[in-house]
Amino acid sequence: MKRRDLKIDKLPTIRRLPAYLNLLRELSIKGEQTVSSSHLAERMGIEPILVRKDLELTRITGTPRIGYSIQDLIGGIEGFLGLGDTLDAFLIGVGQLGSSLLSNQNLMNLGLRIVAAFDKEPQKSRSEANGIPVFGLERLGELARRINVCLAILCVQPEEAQDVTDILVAAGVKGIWNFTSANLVVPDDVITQNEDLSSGFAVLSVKMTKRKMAAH
Amino acid sequence: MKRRDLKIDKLPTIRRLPAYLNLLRELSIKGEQTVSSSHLAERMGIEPILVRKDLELTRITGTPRIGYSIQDLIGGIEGFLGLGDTLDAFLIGVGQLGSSLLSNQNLMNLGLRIVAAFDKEPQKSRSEANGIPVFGLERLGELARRINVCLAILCVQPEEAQDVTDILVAAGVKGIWNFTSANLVVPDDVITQNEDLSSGFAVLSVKMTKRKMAAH
DNA sequence: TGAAATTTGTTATAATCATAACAAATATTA
DNA sequence: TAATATTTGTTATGATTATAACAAATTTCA
Repeated sequence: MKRRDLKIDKLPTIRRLPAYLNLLRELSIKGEQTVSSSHLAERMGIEPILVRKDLELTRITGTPRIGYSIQDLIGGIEGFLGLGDTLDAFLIGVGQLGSSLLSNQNLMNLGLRIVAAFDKEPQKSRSEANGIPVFGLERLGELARRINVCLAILCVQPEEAQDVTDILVAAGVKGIWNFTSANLVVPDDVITQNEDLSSGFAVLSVKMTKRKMAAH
Repeated sequence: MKRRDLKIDKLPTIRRLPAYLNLLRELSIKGEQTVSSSHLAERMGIEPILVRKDLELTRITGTPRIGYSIQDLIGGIEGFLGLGDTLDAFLIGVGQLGSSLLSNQNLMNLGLRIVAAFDKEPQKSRSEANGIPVFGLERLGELARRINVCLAILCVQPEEAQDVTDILVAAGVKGIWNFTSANLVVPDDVITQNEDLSSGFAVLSVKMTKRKMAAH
């Protein structure tokens, strides 16, 4: 039988939702009450029809000639993304990338709360700045069982990634946000999300060479 | 008239190519000569048919019953991605995220070479570790004109993003890899690639809540 | 040497995503 | 109050991406 792998459609829409949320909060702070799909589209660099389709997913409905209620949209997107209740996470690997995530305001705005970090050399990492404690990697299993987070953020070296993953899975972690280039093997009930900077660079590189060609 | 915006198709394939490359280089180091689509698929967590379709894009052809020559594939992917000749870039904003990019080995492997970095407070950033000089932001325009890089990596605060972009564009930069949450306005002949961690988190969050629902 | 097994590559189909066209709804204005 | 303008939401279409089915090719082994 095929691996039951939880198809989620409208993935491109889901990817755009945080950007909408960001924009809407900005507008809200400015005191705006409503916004039209064409305005959002303009700010996002996409077509108004795509905005309307995206917002449809949140079940928030606008009013003709006026647009959408910004507050409703914010609530709708937050609800859809499952924010509201914050998501507690461990971060493993406090290198430069790890540190940058520890202090990423955007992620906090989306309800991510990193409650503890782990590193092979905890004394080397300077994390007090964010008020998040950094433990030695050897304490990961124990603390994961005790604190019972369901999400882990993986920023270790690719060679260490699978070992750390196994510890996390054994401790009951259900989601792994994987910033390493390793392809993790996990049981069916654990979700992994791979974040890969290389792929973005590849797209940019291809676009630039294609553009150069077009210009002769 | 509609903005001429350089459609590139097979974008999902292009996004996967760096991962193939990574894997193939690994296999090559291990002394392997050939590889089958099913083996690559297994390692990447996708279907063999998708691998064959992806590799088709590189114009490298395999041999039945044997598979693909690993060396050929590596060359083919590198060629397709326009690597081989390294791409020189400026990095602007040497915060934690910026620093982590400065030392990202994966990106170097893809031919990215950051030749200079810029920051509002250059003395604060510790970059000698990577041997890349960090200049004050006020020198950006001058050096961009002199050194003539075509790519810039943007890691500044979102509020500063557009100003820095304008300087870069005026200096002739043709591609901007945007790690800020700002939506940049650029002329038609400049390409931007937005990198957005929030979107990955949104996908993960939705998948996890959906999974939790499914489990009651 | 010939049959079998396995893997590629092609052609066909299905699924997903983006865009278009237009009707319905509602505020604005004469 | 009625006409107008504008914006949403729906239904239809097109484009892109993923998957399936199978024929062609090539090694292996009897």
